[in-house]
Amino acid sequence: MPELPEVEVTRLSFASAIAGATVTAVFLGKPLRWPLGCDVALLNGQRILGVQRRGKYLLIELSQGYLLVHLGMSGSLRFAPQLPALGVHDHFEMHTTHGCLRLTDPRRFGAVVYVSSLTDPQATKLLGRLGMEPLSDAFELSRFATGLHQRKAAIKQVLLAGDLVVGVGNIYASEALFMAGIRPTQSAATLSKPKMARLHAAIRDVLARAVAKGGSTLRDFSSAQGQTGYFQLEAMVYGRAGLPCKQCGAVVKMLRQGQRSTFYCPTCQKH
DNA sequence: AGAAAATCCTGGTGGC
DNA sequence: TGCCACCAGGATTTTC
Repeated sequence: MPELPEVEVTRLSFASAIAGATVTAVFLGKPLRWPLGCDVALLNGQRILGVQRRGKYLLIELSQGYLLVHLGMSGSLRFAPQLPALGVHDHFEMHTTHGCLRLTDPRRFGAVVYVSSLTDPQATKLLGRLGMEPLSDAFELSRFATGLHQRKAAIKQVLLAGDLVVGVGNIYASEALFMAGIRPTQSAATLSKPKMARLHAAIRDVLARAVAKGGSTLRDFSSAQGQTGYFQLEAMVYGRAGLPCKQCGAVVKMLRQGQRSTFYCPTCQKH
């Protein structure tokens, strides 16, 4: 399940290598979440200017427009001069003068969408409601606190919603709340000032560390069949229900919030 | 109106 | 061995 760190590690793995390349051919496999939104002929001959990231979207900047790439929950990208023959789960491939970019996505929750600009309706629809970038300077404690104050839902679900701060998926939400010592069920609006500050720092910290860990495996990214180093960062609570808390030894608990599993330590995380 | 909750899509995994 | 419930991210739909 690629969350922000995995998407960023993926971006770092090919952004500089693909920059400046020219698209020579595009192959489409089975339908993804959304249609490409343009004829592949429109992409041929375009120059790739760079690759940015917004939330969990990769923005491949072309001479005319952008390709928005989302990895969904099972997608991964590979970029190499040569790739093996297409497999059953390869649903997008773009040949360029610098190499071949391929999206492999068994569950096809991912997408590659062409938009003519970042202000066109389709781009606005996908990117318009995204919250602050947690690793950027724009993620200020004051803005985070203001947003939390107007949300009555459980803090875990506010983090997951992505309209206040992006990129915190199910796993890192549990981890960040553990780091900050906050019970996932507490209403966001009722968090004390110190808790908000701890959570703000914890989100930055856990995501930045995950990017750094993923980055440590970047060297063998292409030979590692697209592994992103996702499991490099050991979880403190996620997936550890019934096991002792690594910090205090109490039994880690699991609960359901909005059809999603949440993990927490009842001793370390208080209301 | 706006926030919150439910639903849907897909295929790999694990339990039985 | 095969069946089937379960899980996941996020847009969309429904409910409150």
